[in-house]
Amino acid sequence: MNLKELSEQLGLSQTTVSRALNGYPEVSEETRRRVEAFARKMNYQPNSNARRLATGKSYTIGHVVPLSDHDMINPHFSDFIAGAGEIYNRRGYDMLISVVNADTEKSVYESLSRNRRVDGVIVHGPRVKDDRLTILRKLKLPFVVHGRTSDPEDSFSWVDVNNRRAYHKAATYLLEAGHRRIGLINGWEYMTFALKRREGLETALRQNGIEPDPEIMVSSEMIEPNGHGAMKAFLAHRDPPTAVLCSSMLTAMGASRAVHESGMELGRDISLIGYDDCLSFLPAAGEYPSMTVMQSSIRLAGKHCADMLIDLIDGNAGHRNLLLEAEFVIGASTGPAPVMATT
Amino acid sequence: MNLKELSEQLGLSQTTVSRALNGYPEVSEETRRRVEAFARKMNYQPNSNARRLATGKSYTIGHVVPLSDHDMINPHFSDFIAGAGEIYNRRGYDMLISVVNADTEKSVYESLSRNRRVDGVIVHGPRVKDDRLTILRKLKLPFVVHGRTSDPEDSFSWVDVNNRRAYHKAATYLLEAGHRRIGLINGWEYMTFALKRREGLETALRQNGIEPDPEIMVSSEMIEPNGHGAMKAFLAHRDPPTAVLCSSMLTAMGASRAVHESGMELGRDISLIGYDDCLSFLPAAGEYPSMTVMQSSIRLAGKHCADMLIDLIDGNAGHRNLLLEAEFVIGASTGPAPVMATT
DNA sequence: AAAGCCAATCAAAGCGCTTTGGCTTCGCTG
DNA sequence: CAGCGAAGCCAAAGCGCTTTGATTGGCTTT
Repeated sequence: MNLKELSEQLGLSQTTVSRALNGYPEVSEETRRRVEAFARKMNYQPNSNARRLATGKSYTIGHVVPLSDHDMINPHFSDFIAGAGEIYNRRGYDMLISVVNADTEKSVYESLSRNRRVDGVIVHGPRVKDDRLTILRKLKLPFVVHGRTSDPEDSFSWVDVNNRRAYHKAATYLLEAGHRRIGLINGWEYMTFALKRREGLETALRQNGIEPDPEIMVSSEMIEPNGHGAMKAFLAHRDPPTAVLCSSMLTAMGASRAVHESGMELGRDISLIGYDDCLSFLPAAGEYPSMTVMQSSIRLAGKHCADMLIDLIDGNAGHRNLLLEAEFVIGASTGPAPVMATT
Repeated sequence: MNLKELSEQLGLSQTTVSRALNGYPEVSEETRRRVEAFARKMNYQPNSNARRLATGKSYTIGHVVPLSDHDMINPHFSDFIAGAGEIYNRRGYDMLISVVNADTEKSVYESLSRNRRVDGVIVHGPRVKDDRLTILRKLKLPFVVHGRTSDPEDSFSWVDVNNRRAYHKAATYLLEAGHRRIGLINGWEYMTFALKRREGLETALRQNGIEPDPEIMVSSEMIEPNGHGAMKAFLAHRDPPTAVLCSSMLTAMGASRAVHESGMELGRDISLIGYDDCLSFLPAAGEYPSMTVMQSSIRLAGKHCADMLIDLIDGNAGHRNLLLEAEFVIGASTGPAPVMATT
């Protein structure tokens, strides 16, 4: 059933039927109702390719996922997608995912844009210095960044967590509990979020007259074994940290495992704070031996990004920014600094 | 730059240019070369919406992800997508992901099909009795199932792991090591894969004259806390299992944690076998205290599904099936059955 | 009553591609 | 040398929608 048939059966022109269905004003209420009822009855749905061709809009949002053959795919990705997808669905958009080789990523944007495959894209995992923004600007393709880059904050749309403040707050909490040596198991610091986290911690340390020690700060892929390895190394340090901040639940779990292996107990012998992205498959707070965490839902961030991008596309808004605050949830993995023989 | 301009500049008709670019034979080799060179130089790419409209093909594969608001999104999903996406990319297809409310899933297939949004779909997480197949058949929409249903095996295309054999094999290995009580921490058993896993275990038990005990078999969401809870319950049983099969790494990690908490040691006091889907963010074998696992890459399965579906769409093949064997990797989490006072 | 307007509708022209059917050449056969 | 088939090219007709630019009739305005 296409528009032509539909309009013939209704005894109307295609124009009128199209307008009736798309909510244009120059159609009488009565006709509109009649058309809508009949369309529903006939189960009519416009052919989206035809519509796309005619309007030049694609009603599709692109997500470009750079991924080399044996790369790891970010475990956060699916939760983000889940959140964004829900909004797309609600607002009549489709989600197009391009898995591309890292080195062809940029040309993919060009191609998506030239082809009018997508009306806009979400930029994932922004680097401090990220030339994707340059490309997208040149292409005039609307985009929203999940995170930030070093570009001026008001020069593009983004949704981000206040990572700096979160880590500042967590560190301050530890400092107030008497900790003087605070380690960091971070993600890759060429990613903006990781850099800001370190800055947050360092600022808090300096405000308390402590010079950050790079020997108890590591930056790597945020997976369990890395958390385990990093914590193990920290514990073997001549002057080990009494508290450690992690950048994910996975590394926190690894770190926690290392602590247990060494016979120590979390919250008593050493304090650990994780970062909970509220990933759906990761232990919910309360289930897993309750860990002190900074917490913010990545799925929610996905929703925000999607909404913001669609607003941008519809022209209802210019650049917008959304800075989410992570919640600080105190669990059992933190406690006062152990009393040392020294000092 | 569109076809019209391109052909004008080349001094050829649109027909010829289109044919040249699409590899039709009725174009001289010389012309084809000239056209191709020029198109590349001009950076021409056909407008895909126009092409879709004209051909009725969408060059897009759909993935429908049912997801209610606070549902968990399957952690396997992103790895599967990564694998499939790579193939789509290579073979010139796009990936469309629809996140839908579980209750509207079926109508989404209709809509995707009627709209010609997709040329085919991948069916995720098949149930034993799954009416999605009925719908897709009625819609004549090509599909490949990742897993199987209770429908006759040769009546549709699927890619699956030989779950039954994997669990049979793992159980037999344990039985040969003297274990007589083997527990199971399974996924939801309305999912075919989980059902087959239990069947594999039960068959092995019966072949050794042991009646399966439902009290040491649980079925639930495969996340860490559930593994932990299940194992804790098993250990508290009046006649606890000496070995346990898990259906994922997440539950295995939870189970492992429960074992450690109880002061026991894996491989000595109790044996544990996990199922490693080779998820990119999960501890690689060797890193995590090496666990005995059944192993098969879900990312690879994604690749196979994608290839199979595209073949199906292109009409190069009828129904095809691919039964992958899981590898059995012996690690340190298994050992001979502990010698009991009894027996 | 003529003029003008608004509301409601329509015919037709795109959107940029593919594909059908036809038209030249040209080389070859009988 | 007529006749024919193949090779190579083209014009034009879709694909199913949106949108521009009429067109109509009924009502108000002067």
